Amino acid sequence: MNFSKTSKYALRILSHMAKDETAQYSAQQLHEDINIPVRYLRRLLTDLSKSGFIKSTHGRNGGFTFSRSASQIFLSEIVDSVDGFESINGCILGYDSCAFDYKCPMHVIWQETKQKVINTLKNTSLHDLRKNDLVFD
Amino acid sequence: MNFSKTSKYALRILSHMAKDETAQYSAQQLHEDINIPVRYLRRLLTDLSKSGFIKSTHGRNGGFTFSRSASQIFLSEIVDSVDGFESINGCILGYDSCAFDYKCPMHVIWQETKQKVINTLKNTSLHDLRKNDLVFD
DNA sequence: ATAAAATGCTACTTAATTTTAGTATTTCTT
DNA sequence: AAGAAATACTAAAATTAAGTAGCATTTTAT
Ligand code: SF4
Ligand code: SF4
Repeated sequence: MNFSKTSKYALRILSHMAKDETAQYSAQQLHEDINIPVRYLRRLLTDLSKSGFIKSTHGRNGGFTFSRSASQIFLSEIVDSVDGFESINGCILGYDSCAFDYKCPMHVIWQETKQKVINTLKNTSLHDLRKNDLVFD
Repeated sequence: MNFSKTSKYALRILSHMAKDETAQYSAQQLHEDINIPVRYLRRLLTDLSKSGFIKSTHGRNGGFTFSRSASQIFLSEIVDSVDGFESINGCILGYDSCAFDYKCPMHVIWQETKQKVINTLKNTSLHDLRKNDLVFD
C-alpha cells in the first residue's frame, strides 16, 4: 500500500507550492526546499505543467505557478496524473481484468477501505492542506 | 496507492489456498489456478514458507499447506512480509525520516485514512475471506 | 551584445523489481 | 534401482522506475 516515489514527489512539490499559492517557484528553489534530485524534479515540474496543474514561464526570472486555484486541485488528480487512477482503484489481487459481476471475497472486504482512500483523495484539495498548516521543511 | 506486484501475488496465493484450508497445493497446481509465472511463484512460495505462513513438504507428492490456521493469518502480516509494514505506514510524502513532533498538513489529512487501511489489513484474516466466498478463477 | 538564470527536449545510465534458467535435493511410484 | 514429480538455492536476464547529462531555447540583467 503505497504511492510510487514519483507520486510522492508530486505531492511534495504541489503541497509545498500551495503554502504560498500565488508565488512563483523555480526548480532550484523547490529543490532546496523539498529535497528532490534537481534534474528529476525539473522533469516532474514539466510533467505537472503538461498535466495542467502548474504553468511555467521561461527565461531568467522564470519558474512555476499554479495554473488554477489550489482549491481546485485535488490529491486524486495528482496521483492519477502520475500513477494513473487504476493504481488506486485497481484490483487488490493484481488481476488485469476481472469479471466484476462476481466479486471475490477479497474484493468485498477491501471495497469500503478502498472507497475511503478514494474519497479522501478526491475530497482533499491542495488548499485544504493549508487549514492546519505547520511549517515542515 | 498500491501494493507491489509481489504482495498482490502473495495475497492471491494465500487467499486462494484459504478456500480449502487443509488442502495441499503444489506450485504447478497453484500456477494453473491463479496464473502467476510458475518459476516466480515457486520462489514466492518458498519465501512464504520462510515467513511462516505455509510449510512445504518435499518429494513427489509434496507441496504447500498452511503452517497455522488461516484464521490466524492476517492480511497485514502478508503485506508486511513482502513489502514491509513501512510501505503502508510510512510517510505519504516519501520522507525517510520526519520529526513526528510536528505533523504536516498532509499527515493530518491522511492519518485517518491510513488508519482505516491498517485496521482493515490487521483485522482481516484469511479465514474471514471465506465468509462470502465466491468462486473466482 | 553578452552573460546569467531559468525551462524544454531527448537520450542515456543506474537501480529496483520481476521473470527466467540451471542445477541440486527430496520423496514417491513402479 | 530408476524415473517422475515435487521443492530449494543461486545466478542471470528482462523489464520498469528513478535519476543524470547534454544541449537548445527563452527571458532578463548588465
Ligand atoms: S473481484 Fe477480486 S479479482 Fe476481481 S477485481 Fe475485485 S478483488 Fe480483483
Ligand atoms: S508529518 Fe508530513 S512529512 Fe512527516 S511523516 Fe507525516 S506526512 Fe510525512
